[in-house]
Amino acid sequence: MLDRKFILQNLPAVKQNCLDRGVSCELDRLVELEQQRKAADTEAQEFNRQANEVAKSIGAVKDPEQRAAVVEQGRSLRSHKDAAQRKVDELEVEIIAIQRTIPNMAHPAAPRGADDLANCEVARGKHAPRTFDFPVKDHLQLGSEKGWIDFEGGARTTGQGFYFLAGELVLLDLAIQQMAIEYLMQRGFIPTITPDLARADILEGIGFMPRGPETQVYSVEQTDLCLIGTAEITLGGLYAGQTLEAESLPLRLCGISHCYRTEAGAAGRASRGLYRVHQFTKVEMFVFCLPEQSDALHEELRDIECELFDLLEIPYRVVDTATGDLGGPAYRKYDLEAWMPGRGQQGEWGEVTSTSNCTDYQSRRLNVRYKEKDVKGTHFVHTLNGTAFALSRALIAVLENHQQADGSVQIPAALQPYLRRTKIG
RNA sequence: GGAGAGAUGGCAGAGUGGUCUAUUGCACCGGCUUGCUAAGCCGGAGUGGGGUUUUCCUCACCGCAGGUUCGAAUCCUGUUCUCUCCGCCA
Repeated sequence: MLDRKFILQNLPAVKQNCLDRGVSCELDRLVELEQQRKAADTEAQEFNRQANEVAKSIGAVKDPEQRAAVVEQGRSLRSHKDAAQRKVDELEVEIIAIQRTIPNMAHPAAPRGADDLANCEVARGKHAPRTFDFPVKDHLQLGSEKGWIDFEGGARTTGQGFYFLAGELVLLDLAIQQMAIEYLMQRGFIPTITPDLARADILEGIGFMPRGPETQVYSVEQTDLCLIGTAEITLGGLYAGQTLEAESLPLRLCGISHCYRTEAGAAGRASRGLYRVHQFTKVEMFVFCLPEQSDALHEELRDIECELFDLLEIPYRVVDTATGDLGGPAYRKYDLEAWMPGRGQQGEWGEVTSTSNCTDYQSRRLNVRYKEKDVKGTHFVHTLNGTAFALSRALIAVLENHQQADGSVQIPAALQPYLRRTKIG
């Protein structure tokens, strides 16, 4: 959510940003409603001030008749105030509804464009795509041959899009998680395991829309809880309503959680096997920081993602996401796309991580502030998030890139200490 | 899951419907006084919104959310967290 004053003072820039992002917002309506709200608010405040004055004076009035008259006056002022306040509240609801639809401003260097076609490749990983001297299998073939991935079993217990991981692939999954956590701890991240559910208002604060027909979010009946689609939600919500000390920033957290996505409207999209599933495990990074730190930290998160995939010896490219593809909260976003030899006809790039600088967009909604010692006032922190590993897609990349002619999979050196094997299968 | 007790400013801690502003102490900041130190005296100090424009004014905030009342830290309802006890469980 953008600051309301900022919107009013920078209306042309905000409008242009909506155009860049392909979002239509009722900005003129917001301006008009805000004017009305301010007028009603001033009125309500004035009635309230008078009513307070009268109420304070009543204690001193001893004569019963006079007292009754003053009480009546107070009652009347209070009801005028209530009427004006109701108007304020109604307008406020309408304004907030519009305000929440306005996307974050975009980084000046973010590519302008309507969709992912405008995304801009900015870097490549250390490792180039392999040339295979045998027929390449995709992860599903490898997985079903070795009994590692069972979608039929997942469908029987749970439904389409769910799966069991089995056998040595479980060890690979856990090894990747451990490697990531160990690496992140050395980089100053506090490791956590977060709840897999969160309240709907936290999801909304992070920028998800938990209700509605298009929602990507599973809700739990008869509660206000939702299954999280990423630990960004729980990590970002961790300090909702809190004021952090400036010296404690930047605060780097990482968290393991399960992630649940309905993938509404995704049916039919190219998404074989583990690529698009309803549940997966993720190691997520999240940072709370001072405004002047967020650009540099965004580069840091991107570097970490690159290094982690370099450690897995997987080819990837880094993409600077175009304005039309940023979503609501991001100011700038980088995606890593790993080479997946089994995807499409002769291999394709597939998104494996994403890191966003959300500036103060989430912290304003969640009310996460910071305070500097000996300085009056508080400000909103900046928040950033980034994927260390989405295990489902990381597994695709490892299996397909490191497969051998016999269907076994070579384990990259960096994972071997955690897996205690040089290959699986 | 059940019963009880509690939550007040950076900290401690008073405040059971109105008396000028949430008492007081510690810590903090400024000033004054004192031959050092210690102490003393005076004053200031939180967060958020609105107005005014450099000086203030005003409103809201006593875990959170509602309610009663002309008026709520105080009364009522719900809720969260903490502590004690009981039950259950991994």
